[in-house]
Amino acid sequence: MSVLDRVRDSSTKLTGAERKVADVVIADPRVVAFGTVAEVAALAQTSGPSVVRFAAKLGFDGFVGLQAAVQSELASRLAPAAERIRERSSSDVLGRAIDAEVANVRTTLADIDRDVFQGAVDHLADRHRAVWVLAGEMSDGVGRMLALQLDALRDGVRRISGTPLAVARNLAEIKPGDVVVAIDFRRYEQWVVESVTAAVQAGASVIAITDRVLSPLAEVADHTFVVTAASVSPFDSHVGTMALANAFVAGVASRLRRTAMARLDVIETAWANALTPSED
Amino acid sequence: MSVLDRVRDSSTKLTGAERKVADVVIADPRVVAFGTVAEVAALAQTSGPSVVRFAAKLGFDGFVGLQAAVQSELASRLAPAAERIRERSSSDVLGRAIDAEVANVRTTLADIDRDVFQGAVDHLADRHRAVWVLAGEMSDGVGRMLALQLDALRDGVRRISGTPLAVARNLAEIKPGDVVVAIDFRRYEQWVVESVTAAVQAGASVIAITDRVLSPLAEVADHTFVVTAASVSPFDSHVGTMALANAFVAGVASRLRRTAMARLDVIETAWANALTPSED
DNA sequence: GCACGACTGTATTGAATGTTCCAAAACACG
DNA sequence: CGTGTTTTGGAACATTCAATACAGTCGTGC
Repeated sequence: MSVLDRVRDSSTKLTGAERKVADVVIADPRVVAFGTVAEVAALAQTSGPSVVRFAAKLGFDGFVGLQAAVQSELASRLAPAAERIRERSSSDVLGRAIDAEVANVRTTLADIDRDVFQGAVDHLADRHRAVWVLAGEMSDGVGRMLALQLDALRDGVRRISGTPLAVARNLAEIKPGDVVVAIDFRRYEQWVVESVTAAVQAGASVIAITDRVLSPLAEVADHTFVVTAASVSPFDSHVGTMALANAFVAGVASRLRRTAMARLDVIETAWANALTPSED
Repeated sequence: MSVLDRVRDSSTKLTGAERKVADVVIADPRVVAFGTVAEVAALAQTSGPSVVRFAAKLGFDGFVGLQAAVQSELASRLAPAAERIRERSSSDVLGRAIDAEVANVRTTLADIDRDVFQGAVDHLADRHRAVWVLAGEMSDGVGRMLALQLDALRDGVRRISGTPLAVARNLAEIKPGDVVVAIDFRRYEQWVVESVTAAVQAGASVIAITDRVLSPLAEVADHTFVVTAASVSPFDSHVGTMALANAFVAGVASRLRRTAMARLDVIETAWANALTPSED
């Protein structure tokens, strides 16, 4: 039974001063976990005895009892990821997946340099530059989603894929100043690296999304983003990649707020009218 | 300057007993934050004074100084999500993205009933059932990735997409007992819902991945998974969906360990030999 | 082999802090 | 307006716990 539950149960029986204590405890449990009776009382603008009476009314053995309960609730949230993974039985796929994927999102986004991110968003939001999205087979899904969403926000977004001939045809259209978003992992597919090199020679600037700083993509890229892809399955996780792609879209959307919203409205109404099978 | 940094700096000057304390402090800071000198000493299998001397050697004003430092480090990690979001400036896209996407992964995977998950994995790992993956336009990327990875683990995985004619042709092939994984969000595309209904009538069992329990997909599905898709951008986030898809793949992989690994090896060597452009 | 120094733990002390008691204030009701 | 009840906070009290003094032990160098 959580502290919050106990507060809810006893909420009708609480007096004015006790209620003020409850508010403080709920608003920021850290004060109870780390602080003293006096500190809680000060924050609640009441006195020590009221804090103790509050704890007793919830059924705890004084303030120390309440404090222990709050501490153990917070402690579980603080368990280091590594330890939690060890605690999980090897059959608990879901539990280990939570830890792994949360870590993927965290480290992928937290390790990003704000300036590099801003630079990439600036390029993607620049309507004078065409955007080309280029993804290896394994990351193709994320590439499609990124292209789809960017395309909804601005003109001139294209995805490069298909037969070598189709790829070559697309590459020929790249103009100086264009932006190429290249996504590729682990096994760097030849054609991705070759295409990016060709794009650079055509004067494009490259945003590389990859899994290692030393990837061949990173060498030619203007902006490099390293994704953490730890996984419980035999394949790389693209949860971090997806989170990064979303962040790009969010950045571009906020940059192009006015025009993008108008575009989205148009698309929205089109959706509402015709709900037909999508073309591939 | 973090506690960890101080430990590293002073690590050469630490005595045996102090080092044992350091190990405990680093392995689980919660003991210091919530506990007492005696508790830390017990865990480190040493005595109180050694703990106090350790704190002093790091430059803190006794154990209370160390404790305060550890507490404030943990406190920042514990800041309630709502508060952290408020703390972020509205321009800090990355910061808000971390909070939002981590929450998406957490709630999506944590809210899953273990039995329902096991049931779905059992179906997906059953080689007597063909698997059909069916995704709306917005979630198409995740659908492709799921199909691609499942296909690497087992036979009989197909993706349904394309023109109404192609979809109809695929639907005709569905046999009783087959599994249909349907992904769709918010705007339920007519053709997805219709296709799923048709599949059910053909005797297929359905795994629905959607954003609300009340979705039309959920009504006909045998296993329903609700994804949290909060986003900083104007579009739904599919980070949670992707995490869920990964979890499925991981579940199937561990279920088919023996045969799946052999398949993967074959694919692996094929990759190494021929790195040619992928077909769309 | 002995003396010195560094290290470590036990016992003690004193400060910080939770708890309880009680008187005053606020409130409700006749 | 007055009386009984509830609520509240100040102050005394009890307890926990960090800090320190000190003695024992181990290792080291002469």
